[in-house]
Amino acid sequence: MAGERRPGRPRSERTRRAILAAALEELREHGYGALTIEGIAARAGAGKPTIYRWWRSKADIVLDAMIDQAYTNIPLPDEGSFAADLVAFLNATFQQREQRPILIGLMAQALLDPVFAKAFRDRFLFSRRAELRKIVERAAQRGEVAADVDPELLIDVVYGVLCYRLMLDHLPLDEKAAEQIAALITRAAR
Amino acid sequence: MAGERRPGRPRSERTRRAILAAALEELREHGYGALTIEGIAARAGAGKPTIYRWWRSKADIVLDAMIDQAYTNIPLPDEGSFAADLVAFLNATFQQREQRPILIGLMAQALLDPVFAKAFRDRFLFSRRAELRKIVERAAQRGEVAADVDPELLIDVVYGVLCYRLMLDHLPLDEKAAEQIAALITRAAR
Amino acid sequence: MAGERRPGRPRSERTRRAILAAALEELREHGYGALTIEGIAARAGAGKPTIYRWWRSKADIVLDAMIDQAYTNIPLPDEGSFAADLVAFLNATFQQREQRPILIGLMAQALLDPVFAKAFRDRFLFSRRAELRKIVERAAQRGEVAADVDPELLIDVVYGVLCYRLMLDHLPLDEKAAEQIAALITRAAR
Amino acid sequence: MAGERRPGRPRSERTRRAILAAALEELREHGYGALTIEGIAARAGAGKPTIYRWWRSKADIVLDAMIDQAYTNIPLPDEGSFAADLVAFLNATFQQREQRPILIGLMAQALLDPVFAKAFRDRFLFSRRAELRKIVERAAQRGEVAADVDPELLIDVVYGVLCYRLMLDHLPLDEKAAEQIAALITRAAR
DNA sequence: GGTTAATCGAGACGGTACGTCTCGTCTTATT
DNA sequence: AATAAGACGAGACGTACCGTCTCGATTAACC
Repeated sequence: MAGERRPGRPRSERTRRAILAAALEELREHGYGALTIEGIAARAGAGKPTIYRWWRSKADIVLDAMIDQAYTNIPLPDEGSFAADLVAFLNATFQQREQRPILIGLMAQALLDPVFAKAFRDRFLFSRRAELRKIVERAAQRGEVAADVDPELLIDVVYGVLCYRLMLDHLPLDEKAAEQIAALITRAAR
Repeated sequence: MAGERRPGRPRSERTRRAILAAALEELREHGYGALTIEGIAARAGAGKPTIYRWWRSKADIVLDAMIDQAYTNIPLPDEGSFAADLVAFLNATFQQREQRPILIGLMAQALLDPVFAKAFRDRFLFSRRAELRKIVERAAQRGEVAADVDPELLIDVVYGVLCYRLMLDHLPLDEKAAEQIAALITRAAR
Repeated sequence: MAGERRPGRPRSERTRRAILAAALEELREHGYGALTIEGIAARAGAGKPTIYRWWRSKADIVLDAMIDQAYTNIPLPDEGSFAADLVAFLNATFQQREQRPILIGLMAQALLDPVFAKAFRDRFLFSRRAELRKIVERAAQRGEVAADVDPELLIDVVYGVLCYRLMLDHLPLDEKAAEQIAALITRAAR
Repeated sequence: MAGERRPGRPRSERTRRAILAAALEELREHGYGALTIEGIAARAGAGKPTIYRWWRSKADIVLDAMIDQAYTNIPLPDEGSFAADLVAFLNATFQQREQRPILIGLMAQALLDPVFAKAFRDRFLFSRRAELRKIVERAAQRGEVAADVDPELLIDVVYGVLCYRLMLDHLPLDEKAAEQIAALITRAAR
């Protein structure tokens, strides 16, 4: 049964939310690199053991916090063509400005910590890939994707460029970039 | 004149090398996340202030150490076609196994620290991009790259996929991947 | 109420004692000049922050440790005369051999650090002066101290000679010295 | 022979003086506790090895610097009586305000370092004691000192009170103190 | 309505590494 | 041979967080 209750005082939903909110605020103000469990606990008015009881690391907290935000999902209306769908998707993704510092922190953590990398993949990135996969599948039904093209590789290319530019910051991720990337992908899919 | 000598005891080249070597050994044994300046100093038989005199952070040390290694340059013999050149380049890149943990650490650091990101870009990644750019230019001379294709975007795509898979580790970077990526790039370049 | 409890884990009395004991042992073995907070922490099996949480400097630790020792109080039985009382007091003081290196360290620190000097005065030296003051008052009741003699100056003289000889070590602080000093003081008090 | 010349560049008197002056200036500005060899060298425009070649420690430098100053000698005109001589001597001593921080530092060092204590005694304090001894001897010739009074103890008492009050700073060293101390000493000497 | 048990806050604890400071020694070229 | 300059190995400094612990207080379900 899902409704089973354990004895004792139940977990405080109020505290859980305060911790996630505090983490995001600290991140916004000081950046991911300056995040500390102590700082989060202090801002949330929570005890450190409370945090350690429920999360393994600061990355896990931030991941939870990001997933808790509803706006992570991107609507995917059919724009009529693969290229148009891609441009719409990329622009929607690029416009989530406040996610950028969060994402960068989690990417760094995933690089350093394979255990967190798995959680990051399973709980966040794979759902993002699934969105893009829908677009590719829609394009395949329209006949815009050749049979010998691996959809997973197309997805890797899109997110790869995003990831690479987030890290290097040598070229912008703007509307022009969206169109360029979309053009390249559609060309490669033919 | 560039050859002017500053007064005082000159910097010890011996110590410099010992520190870079110690950093790589520590990294190999314990991973980038467990790297400490104290550990490097101890292993190198150097004092901590000596390290701080010459490097700003452990990432700077590792970057210097990696650049010092001669084998970072990849030979680029003309394989006759864009696809063959790309496959050769990618396989040569993938085979540098021992660079992988180093690269992952530096990428994480670049994500967290914009100042280091600039150094990483200027002193390492741009020279890597230049290699790939030569291949693209060769292909353009052969007529394998359409005029309206931005070579920089092609380079971003290649390194983007590499970077993304290094981070996620959801798909391997092996010979099959090299061929798939090369096929996609050549197709997109047409 | 004084008995109120502050929230949080209470201070560990066990650790407090371990630190004070470790400080005295280190001092005994290596001398005050070679005392280090790190050494005390290591010997006590405590963390450095624990020490800094409760003490401002190594001198404060040593002062606490010395005061904690019960044997710092000197019994003052009435020997019948001012001179006899003084001789008894001085001999008792001189015989506390193991206090000497401690005292010397604290005196040095008091010279260098006015803030510590105040603590040293208020928490240790003034109680020592009070003991001697009792002897002087007893002598005054016996009529052995002239009305125009300032008892505080008499006390300063006694401790001054002690302090000066501890520093210079040009003359011993033995039974003969005790008698000489007592004779001089009684003569001066008349 | 005193006129012997050793080969090589002779010691720079200019540098020696610069170092002693720099030590006193640093001491005046930041206090003895904050004195560092590096700071002295930097201010003197000298190299650290030059300092270490000629002095064993910063205390030795300061001792040299203080002795170099001519004004350390106190004139001892005959005031006609032991008490008057003492008052004059004490007031002259008390008025050397700028010597106080120097003296305090050297006293602290002497407490911590027996090797320096010997140098301090032999090169500075014994000459001070000699001055006071002259006054006592003058008083003895006048019949103001009883035969069974040890002049050395009288000297110890005077310097002991000075030393003790310098350390504790619980009572001032002013004209009133000079008279009180002189009165006590003359009384004790009778 | 009292008991029980898990949670909460607070904060002290043993640790580790940080980045800095100063030490006393060394290695240069210069004087 | 002595100097200035300054790099070096060494090691303690005082601080920041870590992740764990011990408290008393709180909060619900259960008896």
